[in-house]
Amino acid sequence: MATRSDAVQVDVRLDRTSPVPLYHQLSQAIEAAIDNGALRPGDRLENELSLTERLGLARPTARQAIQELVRKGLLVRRRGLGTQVVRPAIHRDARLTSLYSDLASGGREPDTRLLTHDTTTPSAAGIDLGDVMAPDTPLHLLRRLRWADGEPLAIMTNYVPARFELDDAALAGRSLYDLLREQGAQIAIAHQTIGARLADAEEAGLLEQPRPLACVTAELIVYDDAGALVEVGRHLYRADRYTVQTSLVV
Amino acid sequence: MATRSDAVQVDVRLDRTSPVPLYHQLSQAIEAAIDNGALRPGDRLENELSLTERLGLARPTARQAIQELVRKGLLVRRRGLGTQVVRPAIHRDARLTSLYSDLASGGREPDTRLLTHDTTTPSAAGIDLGDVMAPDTPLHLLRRLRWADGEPLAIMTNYVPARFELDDAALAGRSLYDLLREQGAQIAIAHQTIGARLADAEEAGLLEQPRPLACVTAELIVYDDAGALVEVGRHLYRADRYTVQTSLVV
DNA sequence: GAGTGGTCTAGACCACAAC
DNA sequence: TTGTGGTCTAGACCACTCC
Repeated sequence: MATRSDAVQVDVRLDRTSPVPLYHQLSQAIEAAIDNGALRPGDRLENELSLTERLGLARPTARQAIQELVRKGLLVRRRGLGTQVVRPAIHRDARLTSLYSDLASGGREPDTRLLTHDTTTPSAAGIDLGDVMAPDTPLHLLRRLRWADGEPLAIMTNYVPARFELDDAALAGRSLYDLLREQGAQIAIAHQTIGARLADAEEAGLLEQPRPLACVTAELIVYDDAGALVEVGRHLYRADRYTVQTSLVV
Repeated sequence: MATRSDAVQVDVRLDRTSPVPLYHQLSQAIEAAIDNGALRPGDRLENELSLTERLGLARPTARQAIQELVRKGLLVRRRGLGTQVVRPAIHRDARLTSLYSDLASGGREPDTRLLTHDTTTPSAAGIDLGDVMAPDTPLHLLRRLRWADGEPLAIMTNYVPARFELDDAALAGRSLYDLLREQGAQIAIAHQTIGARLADAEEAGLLEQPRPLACVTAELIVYDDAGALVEVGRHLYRADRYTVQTSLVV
């Protein structure tokens, strides 16, 4: 009966008056237990039925919490076996800027210098946006240099449809995404392609690095919730300061 | 009543005798509709209630199908507004090898040549595996060269715990993951860090490319379902043949 | 046979957006 | 007010793994 003896019960306190969904409160509690060592790699999590009885939840709610952590790569489930912790804890490396930084940290960018601001078109810029935008649609072409910790970190090239108004003065003080949001862009989804290439002489100069210099490239295509293009970004990062982390569940 | 007039009904045929879950049959049908142009970017999807009535499904089942496509970056949902298509279709670029290739295509690797096979330890190899493995645990050290389409594509360095038996003859003919699976490794999850660096002279020679050469680096840490280490891979890819794609929902 | 996760149903109430 | 997605309940039956 009940759970097999080696399963670990997580200390969970749910607040049903909170606006935070119950499944998210639960997944955060489990994640915290993994973080602080109460649950260690290889440990078995209490099974769903026991968990739901103990916490007074319906099973789909508990499943949703666990599923969130499976997708994040912290847990693994096997039918007939149970749910286990696979990852020790999240390594937060100060050197690393995550995928998110370009969008999520938009609120207060460390320091961004506007290099140039011109007008172009997708065909002139060599961008193929087939279904989303005609090749002769006018675009802003921005080149910016991002600094962090007193060092140049990345050269960011942004293409933004001309229906947005981008004022150089505003660009200096505010993040690009703030400006776009203000003008009604409901940013919904970004597709990113990560690769590598050598920096040319000008780029290495801007990044204040000797050549030859290997850089991480990221091409970002950002759409709003109507599927309209908000931005194409082509960014060049110093490889010693930027990596991308992903998890893959088999 | 019913749906707002501009919503698109997808042609779906569900097979309740199939072992494929209903939610997955539905999500595949919607994805196919996006692929073949029946649903275009900006189109609104039929709402959940209408969809569930029409198909005779419960709402959570339809939600699960739609959620799958939201995570894949094809759809966006907004409360009070509806569900919309954001992405034209998935660009399948032959040049691109996805994140998955290292694990999923393990069945039939195009061609992999074993360069060296030695023994080392985490501390000697400069790998820190803190909780998962003591620094003096013996490891296989493999260096392999992967070919595709008659060209060298990647240099793969693998560290595998000595508890696995890796026979050079078997390694030549079989994929590494096949061998590990055969010996009981239930591969569960991989964490990957993508970056870039310059290839050294030997590496450029193996890849048959002139220097300086910028390469994509991928460090893979693979765990089994008990949280035990199965493999650490440090791979160096030709940047002109390898990129990584991810999506980011805001 | 017992324990476990995987799928599915049939509802309920709420929060947000548009009219 | 109406349509929409977001959350949650309380069950059901099935498939897989281990004993």
